[in-house]
Amino acid sequence: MKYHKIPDETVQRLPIYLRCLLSLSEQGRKTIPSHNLADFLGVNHWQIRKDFSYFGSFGTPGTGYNIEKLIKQIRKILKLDVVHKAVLVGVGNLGSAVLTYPGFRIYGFKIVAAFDNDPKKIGRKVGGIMVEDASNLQTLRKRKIDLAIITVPCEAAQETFDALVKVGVTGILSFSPCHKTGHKKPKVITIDIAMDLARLPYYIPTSRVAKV
Amino acid sequence: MKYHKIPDETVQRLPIYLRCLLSLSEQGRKTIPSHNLADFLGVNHWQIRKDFSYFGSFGTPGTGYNIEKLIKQIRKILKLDVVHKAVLVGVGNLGSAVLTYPGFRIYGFKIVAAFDNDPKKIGRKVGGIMVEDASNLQTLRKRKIDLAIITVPCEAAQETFDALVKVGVTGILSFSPCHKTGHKKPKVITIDIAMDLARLPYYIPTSRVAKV
DNA sequence: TAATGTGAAGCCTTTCACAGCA
DNA sequence: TGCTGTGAAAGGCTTCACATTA
Repeated sequence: MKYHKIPDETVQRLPIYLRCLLSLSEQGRKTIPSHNLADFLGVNHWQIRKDFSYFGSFGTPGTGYNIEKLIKQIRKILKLDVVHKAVLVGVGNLGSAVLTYPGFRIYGFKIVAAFDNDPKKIGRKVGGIMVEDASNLQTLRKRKIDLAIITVPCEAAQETFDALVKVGVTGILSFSPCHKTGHKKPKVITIDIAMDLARLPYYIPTSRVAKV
Repeated sequence: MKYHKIPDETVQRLPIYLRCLLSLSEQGRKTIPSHNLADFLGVNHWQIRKDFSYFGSFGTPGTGYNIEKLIKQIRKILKLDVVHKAVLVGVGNLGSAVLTYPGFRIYGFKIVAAFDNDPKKIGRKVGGIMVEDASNLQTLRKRKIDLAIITVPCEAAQETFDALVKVGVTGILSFSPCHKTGHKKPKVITIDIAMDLARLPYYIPTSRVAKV
């Protein structure tokens, strides 16, 4: 195997592979051939082999890939081989949904703090996490938290964003498209539900679209 | 202008352009040069000009692009020039957040129905929408709804998915990665919050990551 | 034999440079 | 002069074919 830069598109696919491999591993499977994995994920088998080939040789011709080895390697590449502590700001409906979402565990994430500015919510527990006063965000600096999830309303997004950057958060998952990421410091991934929905109609045959 | 197939990557960017242009239009701006729009969005100005050039000539050399014309054209391409009726299934925290999310309006979406199987929720209004009994999903067929949003727990995802396909929904935005899209009929966009978060650490310098 | 790993071809997207226009 | 629109070059990803290995 030679050293390659792993293409960004491949990195984007790794979490998908990881999820599938973890599930297979739970079912007790030890190996899986690429075409089989491809069927599960609805992609081509040569795509999968190519992707894996960028970071090593884990397969045995005639048998397939060693699931455990692959999981370990993908975790390492994605830096998911350590536990990441995350904070959530904005405990509304969306924030509560995120706090109670069970899917983070498999990737090694742990939400360790939640903030809101609503006195009715401060002090209450949501998903096992105590909601703290948003004006105390600066206490985060000592707590070695590297990730943040922003689920505040649009108006509060910029302020929250700036505050999080200030306390040294380096990765942000934001559900609000309403902030400028001016400082280039943290890596930001924005999820805009409406925008994702906006991509759908393009791919739908027009015949069924209701004219109004 | 010649006819081009619009590249998929360009289509993916159109909703982003649209959001920005709508905001500019609201502020009363009539035109904007590409480098200016590029600054807003953090992309290159030639990328924007290239993207726009695929579907027409809306710019005036020395002045910039006509915002209204551009909005109209992008809406047309994305098929957002008609009102799309959507249904939501699963009125938990996440579903409630989506129902009360104000961002859909600007793209011309209207959530017209919501379903759940929890008797405590059925009959209540969330975000102005009456929650109906999930076992009555089949009534959708007559209501000419083309889009659906799935916000049910993992276990119920497959069942919900199949039911929606059955009543003729052609586009699905799913927050649950737990269904096979076997039938190739509807276009499906899946949002997996944990997976998006899983992409973050890769881009973050390792130094700050808490070793555990 | 069955399946991996990879060089090379093909395809698509991004980037560039510049002609052309208001 | 300032900015658009676009052909062409550069770059990167996907697909393919096949040599290779357990």
